[in-house]
Amino acid sequence: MKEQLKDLLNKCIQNLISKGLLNEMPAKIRIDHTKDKSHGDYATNIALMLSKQAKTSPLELAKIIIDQLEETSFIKKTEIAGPGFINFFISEESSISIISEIIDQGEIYGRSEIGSGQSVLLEYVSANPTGPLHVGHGRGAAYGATVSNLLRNAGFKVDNEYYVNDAGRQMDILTVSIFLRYLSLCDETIRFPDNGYQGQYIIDIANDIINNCGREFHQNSESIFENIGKDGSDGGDKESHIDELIAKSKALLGENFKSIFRVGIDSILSGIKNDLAEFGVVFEKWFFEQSLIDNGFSDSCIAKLKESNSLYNKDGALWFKTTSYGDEKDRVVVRDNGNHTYFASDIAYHLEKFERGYDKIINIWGADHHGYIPRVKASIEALGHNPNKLEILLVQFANLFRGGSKVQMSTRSGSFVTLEDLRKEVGNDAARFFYILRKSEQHMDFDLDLAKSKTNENPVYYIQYAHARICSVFRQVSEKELVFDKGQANLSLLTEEIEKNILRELSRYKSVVESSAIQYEPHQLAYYLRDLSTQFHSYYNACKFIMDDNDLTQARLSLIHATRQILINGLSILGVSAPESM
RNA sequence: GCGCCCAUAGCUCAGCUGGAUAGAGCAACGGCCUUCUAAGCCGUAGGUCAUACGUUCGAAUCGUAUUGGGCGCGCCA
Repeated sequence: MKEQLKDLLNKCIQNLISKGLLNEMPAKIRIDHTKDKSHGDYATNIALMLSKQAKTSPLELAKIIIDQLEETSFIKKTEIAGPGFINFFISEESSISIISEIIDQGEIYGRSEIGSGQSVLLEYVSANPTGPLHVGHGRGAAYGATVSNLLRNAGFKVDNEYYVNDAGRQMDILTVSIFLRYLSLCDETIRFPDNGYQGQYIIDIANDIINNCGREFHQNSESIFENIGKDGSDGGDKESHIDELIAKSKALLGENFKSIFRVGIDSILSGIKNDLAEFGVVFEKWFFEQSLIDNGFSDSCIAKLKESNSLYNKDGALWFKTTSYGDEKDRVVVRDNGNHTYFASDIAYHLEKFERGYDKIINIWGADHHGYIPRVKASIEALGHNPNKLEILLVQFANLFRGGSKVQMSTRSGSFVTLEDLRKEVGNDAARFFYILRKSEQHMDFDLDLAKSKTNENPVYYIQYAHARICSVFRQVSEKELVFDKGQANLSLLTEEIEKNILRELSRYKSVVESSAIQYEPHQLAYYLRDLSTQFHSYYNACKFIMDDNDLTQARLSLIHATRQILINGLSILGVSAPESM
């Protein structure tokens, strides 16, 4: 419908151009669904946009445009309003046709080809595999998965990817943490380091090792802590304390250090995978940082940067001149101890992504990483790729609220709320929905009590309830041995005000889903579904659907059947279920 | 100190990339179940869009400044 209007206006403007009244086409003709139905169904600001170049008042120009418009059957009337808007009123037959369109296309309805098959690499979550996912990761997961669904719905070919930081010091700290917990379980007296991973999950992993391998990795407490400096809380330096423990453990364990690491990361990663899968978040690919090192990609990447004269030595370290590409300061890629920085791996990873040939590369990051953007874009440019092909979407943290007060969390002490806890407490549907209900770059207060409540306060249930109610009506239909004759109804019987409102709402779905996708804003769809549900609930309370008048019954059933389809399609994009009864 | 993000009803937030009289939900108040699920509906009240200038036919939306909040500024990841 919108497209038809657009074509019509396009023709009209071309006509005016050829008559010399206008000299050029505006960059974009804007046709919107009206906010207020007294303004018709669609409105355009075209006369306002063009009045300057036409050298007439917007009102005059609007009149000229309307006179010039071709006659069509789908427009009932046009009018000029306000400062020069042109309002279009769609004919009844046309606005009703949306119902059969939806019913015919079913779950396909609303898909579009605006992505025209472009390939997209979407990377998100990518939490370090040092522990279970917490509620902050949950927001990135829900957001990423929904953006992925939206893009696919819009005709993009999307690959979801999780980048696993399985290399570097953090992994050594993880391994030592497990090892020390293991020794504790072997009845050794261990002073657990300040910088170790404190969580219970570490002890669980250590326990698994005991169960599977017994005391195979056992070492005396004395041999571990021999010649190790004091820990931070004992007046020493906690960083060098843990580094010395790492070195000592590696020396004592030899190859077994790797075995413990393997058990640890496998356990944590499979936990993460499980967690995400239960949350409806599925990745096509898990990309391991270590693979970039093993296959030499990381090294060759640094060599390439050297060739492009982007690197220099200072203070024993190797620096990347990111300031040449707009960064605030230069960054180290290889430390004076010879180790690559996290940044070095990331340069390699992004280069690798670009070389895979995607049309679009999207990263979803926690907003606290925003300062990192310029240096990553710098590296892409230095390596000869177009940094604009990479889009970085930022997600703000979520604060949990329970009983009106903020739930305190701290990663270091291990007292964080895990994603799994949250899912168990409020359910996957509510969690998915609440996470995307807010604009991603907006700080979010996640109200646990609200998400859990099974009342009208909770928008998830509100929408699901609308769907369940429609299903219930159709159960009544079959119990009464009536037949719903899809597509045979006389839809012109839908004359109630509320029915027209629902038709208007249904006709918006396509553009909402498209705009939601293009702008990476799932909340638009969530709000739409709530609005549609509101309309339906009003309808439910105002009108009977099953009546003696079979013709009217059929017409109304058609309308709510289409409504149900839209609820299903929309909820499925959001990753929320549409239960048939509640 | 520098950079990025944010400020809209008592609370939590939308506001469709500059459009028509700024909207929801919750909380408050008043109504609606012998009727397809009351996890629902109908109504009332609630605002100087942080503040001040500016850009133009037109600003919550764009620009500048100020105030107030979040985050970032490691040879950490």
